[in-house]
Amino acid sequence: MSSAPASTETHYDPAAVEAKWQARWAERQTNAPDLDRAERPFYNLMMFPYPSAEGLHVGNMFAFTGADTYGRFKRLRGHDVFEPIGFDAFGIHSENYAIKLGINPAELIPRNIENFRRQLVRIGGMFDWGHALSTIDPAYYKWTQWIFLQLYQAGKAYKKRAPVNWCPSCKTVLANEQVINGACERCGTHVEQRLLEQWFFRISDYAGRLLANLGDRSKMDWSETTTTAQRNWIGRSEGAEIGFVVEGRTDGRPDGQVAIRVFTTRPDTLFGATFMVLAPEHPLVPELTTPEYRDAVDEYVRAAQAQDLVSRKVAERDKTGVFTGAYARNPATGRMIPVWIADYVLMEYGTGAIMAVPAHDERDLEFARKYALPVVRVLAGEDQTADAPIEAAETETAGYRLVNSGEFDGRPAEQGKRDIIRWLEASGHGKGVVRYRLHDWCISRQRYWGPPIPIIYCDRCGAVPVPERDLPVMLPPIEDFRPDDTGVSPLARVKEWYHVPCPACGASARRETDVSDTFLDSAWYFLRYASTEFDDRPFDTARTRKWLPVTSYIGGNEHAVLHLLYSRFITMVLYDLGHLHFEEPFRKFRAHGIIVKDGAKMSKSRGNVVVPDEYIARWGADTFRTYLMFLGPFEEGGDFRDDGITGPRRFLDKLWALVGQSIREDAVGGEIRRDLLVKWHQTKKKVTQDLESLNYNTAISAQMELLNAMRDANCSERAIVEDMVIMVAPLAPHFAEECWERLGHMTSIFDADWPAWEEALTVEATVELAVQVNGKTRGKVTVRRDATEAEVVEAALREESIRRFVDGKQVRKTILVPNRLLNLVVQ
RNA sequence: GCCGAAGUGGUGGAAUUGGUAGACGCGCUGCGUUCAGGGCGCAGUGGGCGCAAGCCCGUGGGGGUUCGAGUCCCCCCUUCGGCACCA
Repeated sequence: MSSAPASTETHYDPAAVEAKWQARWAERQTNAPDLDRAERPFYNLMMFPYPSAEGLHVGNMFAFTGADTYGRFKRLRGHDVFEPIGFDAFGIHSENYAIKLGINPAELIPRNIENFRRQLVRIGGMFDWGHALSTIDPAYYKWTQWIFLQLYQAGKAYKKRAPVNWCPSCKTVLANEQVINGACERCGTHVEQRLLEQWFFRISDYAGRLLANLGDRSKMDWSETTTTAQRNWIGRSEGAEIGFVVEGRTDGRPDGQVAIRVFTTRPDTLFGATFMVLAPEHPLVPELTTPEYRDAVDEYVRAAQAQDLVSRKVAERDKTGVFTGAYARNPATGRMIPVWIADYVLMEYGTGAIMAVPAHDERDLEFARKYALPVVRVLAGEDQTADAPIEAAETETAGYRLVNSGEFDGRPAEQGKRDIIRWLEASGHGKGVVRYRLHDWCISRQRYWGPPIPIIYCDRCGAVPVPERDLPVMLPPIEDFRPDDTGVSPLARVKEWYHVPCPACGASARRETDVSDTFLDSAWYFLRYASTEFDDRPFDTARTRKWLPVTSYIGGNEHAVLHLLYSRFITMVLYDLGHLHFEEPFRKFRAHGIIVKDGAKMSKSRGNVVVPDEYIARWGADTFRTYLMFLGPFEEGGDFRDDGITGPRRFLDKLWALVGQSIREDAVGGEIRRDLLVKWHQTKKKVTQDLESLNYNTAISAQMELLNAMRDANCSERAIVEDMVIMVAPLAPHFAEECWERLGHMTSIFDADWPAWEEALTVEATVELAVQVNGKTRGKVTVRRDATEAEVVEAALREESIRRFVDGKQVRKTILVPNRLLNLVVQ
């Protein structure tokens, strides 16, 4: 292969250089590590894209470049880096786009994938294309179905009729996570409530473990913003479950048989519970309701069901409710309190019933005021008496003591919680419990574009899992893939696919027509990459032991609670089932920032979307990569400004010219000025540390400083120039390869050794100290490194600019920060 | 409302974690190169006062701790993300 034609010693032509090296990497398999014999495996993962028709946008490029730069850096440091990529190609987003264009996704999506592949090559990613995967490939979703079956057989997948979020526009069920402010995450349509048979995964069983591992640094080194988001999402609450026995029943059964169980985080307020509220769907409602209230209750329950799940959860709505006619006994006060139903109590959280303490809960107070229910203060602040009127709900515990609470009076609220739980347990009225906000994961979708759930329904045998040997259940080709509003997937219309013999008894049976959630596809893709060549197992044991868990995962924080939590859950289940040797899939996770344009998030509606292809065509992939990494801290993102890209381009141009100069002058082994020598070693140290911590912007500015110093000194010493080329390689890989070749090297620069620095050479023999008088900087003084305080003071007092502020005054104190600063305190 | 992140020149952003605020880049100004444009090179560039040496002010606002605060503490304001009738 000839060298790039249009480049010269002083001028560099990115298009030619980049095409040359992309071709050579492919030809020489530069980016394909030996997955079986690698000695220092480093699994460098980034979030695989969903192949939209628009192609990769700048945000994707930013994320991939940051992750790729890290992988290339690790490779130069001697690791065997496996950097795979794939396509998250099933799902509603892809399908909706196909519907919009009227093109079958089976035809459209592969075209998008090809475009993505081209862009990913063009940006210079160190991808091992031999292990690329796509979730729509039957060889992949066969194992997605296999995972479903593993969970099903372990009792972790179940079907139930449930009120679900239904998007009338996408005509499908949505997970709670896909409902944003009452609207569909995809299309913005207002979400309704429907009762449908749905498949769920029991992720809530794992809430405690998922939460506990977040704090375990030996398993998870993650961005704190991400772990915090997961913690909040899992939502642990400590409290008590308390039984309130219903008495005075009217249906002829003896008293004391039915207890309403409530969950509260405030057992300290038990004495203040003056009424109870059940969710309208609560199973006890029909049984408790007395005849004279039956009509009103039925009416209210019907109205509540007609409403969607989401708008019901808007806190600003007026409280409504009805009395059931029933009473239950507050176990603490012994008083009978009325039982109401109201839609502000949700069946899905806690027990679906609450004890209402209006004095110390805003919602309960609002309800009590509306329906004239009693309000009893049971906590008093420091200056309050037990009968101080309640103006607004007093929800604090700090500084509050129990009042009107019998034997517990006078105890601090926090202690009251513990003591009342102890009393509940001793008296059999309740117990301390922990609850989580996390709900089970609804994984079924009444859509076309996903992996069919591998279940067959037989009139005789019931739900029968598809035997493993029959996987994959192929997604059949279908002419009209659009969903209708029957609540049933379009797959039900494919008769020859739908009707199938029962695997157990052979009788005629029907397939499950729902497909699984895209998030299931992406919850295990990282397990597949290292084993893509095996078609008889989802992940090979030896490969998995060698490469997993993932060494480094870099991605967007928009997936902090969806993808990242589901991946952890699936991994944990597979671990429990003995399929994996680790419980947590991502040893290290770093969330990158977001690229904005003109201070606003890029979006089509704002019209500020940056199309990367144009920039790459104009400036080259290396310059584009370097600019993206330079415009701000990687973990914070930054503002994409058109004129900023010239800086990195000039930097590469100047470095190119310096390489040319070094070759021309054959500058080997010359004398290096001491200050330049120090700068060189300092830069090696700083760049190494900054790349390791993903501070790419400062790593680049350090390299620019060294380049400026070289030019100022008119130095082109080969040893320094080669180090500079290696240090820029993670950012500008094609450029670095070409320079490396020009410098006479025959092998890839990524097989070179990362520059080492000598610690002793990172410091100058003399240092310049700032001299302050009373904390104000008044001058500078140059002394030998590690000079004593007496020496520095003496040198400082020799300076005229310092003496001016000191003469005639008494130096009362001196403070020396070695090699940094001297402060003279005078009076 | 709750949780999280952040407010530094004209601008994107640095700041050894309590020690010379503004590195590096963009832009701008002047000079040089050039028929011209671009490009490139050199010098300058936080604000104010000053011929100058230099002085004063300065990291969203207000207070505090300290010899010393962009950094730590308290109060307030603003912006951006996430969650939100979770009992």
